[in-house]
Amino acid sequence: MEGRRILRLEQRRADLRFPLPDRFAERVANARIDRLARQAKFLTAHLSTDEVLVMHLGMTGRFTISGEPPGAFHQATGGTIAHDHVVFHMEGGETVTYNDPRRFGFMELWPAATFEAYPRLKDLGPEPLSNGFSAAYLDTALRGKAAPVKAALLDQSIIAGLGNIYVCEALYRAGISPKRLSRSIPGLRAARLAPAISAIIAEAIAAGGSSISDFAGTDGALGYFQHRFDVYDREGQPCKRCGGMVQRIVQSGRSTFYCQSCQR
DNA sequence: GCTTGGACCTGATTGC
DNA sequence: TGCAATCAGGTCCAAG
Repeated sequence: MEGRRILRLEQRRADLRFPLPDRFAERVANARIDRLARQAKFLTAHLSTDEVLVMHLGMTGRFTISGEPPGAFHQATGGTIAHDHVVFHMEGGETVTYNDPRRFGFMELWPAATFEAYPRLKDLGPEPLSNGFSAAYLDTALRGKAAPVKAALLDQSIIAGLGNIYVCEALYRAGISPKRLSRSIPGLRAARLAPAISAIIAEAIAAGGSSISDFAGTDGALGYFQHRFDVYDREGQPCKRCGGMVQRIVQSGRSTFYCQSCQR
């Protein structure tokens, strides 16, 4: 999409999680995508119209690409056409389709001139693979916090881009209990946790992501990281490290999987 | 100010 | 077999 024009946008419903932008199709028609980027879990397309199109997949959103010649790209299997909500008809003939059964994703347009003030991105913490993220940063960010470390790691203003699965896996890798209070992490535990977080993310990206039920690449290929989960979705199964049993608990409404024996 | 829990919505799975 | 209840990867907001 980068460097190409959106010839036409087809909007098939008024809203996703939030209402789609006013006059959406009109505002992006013939706009060139000057830069396509990602910040945390947000996708950003800087348009030649001096607006930024911000896109989020929520939990079940996906983009699929189809075009000519057939076979260059193909529609991912499993996506129901009924949930194809937005279709970008691109210069060159390809179509890029946003499909999202649960409609937890969203798209918004924001003026490029004030994009630094865009509310959903302005308070994000550093990304796990960026220079701004380190054990020293975790020390500072978690110091004095009362919330369990599991909740803190899901907080995008502390670290950007971690979701429930990777938080569970990173805490397991570091041998830290998800119930431990954040304020007890600074020091040696932060020194273990920071590299564990970075490693989990790097490995998941290298494996093509995690396919629980919905995830797939733009060509429909599934990710493989789920085959490497050490604790996530392994309730009742033996811990791969110590042989103890993997437990499932609920913390702030989300499932947490961990080993009570070797995560302290 | 920080933390938690509910809401958003549909589909797959589980249990009766 | 069919139906109802439950749960799911994220984010925001109100309430405590």
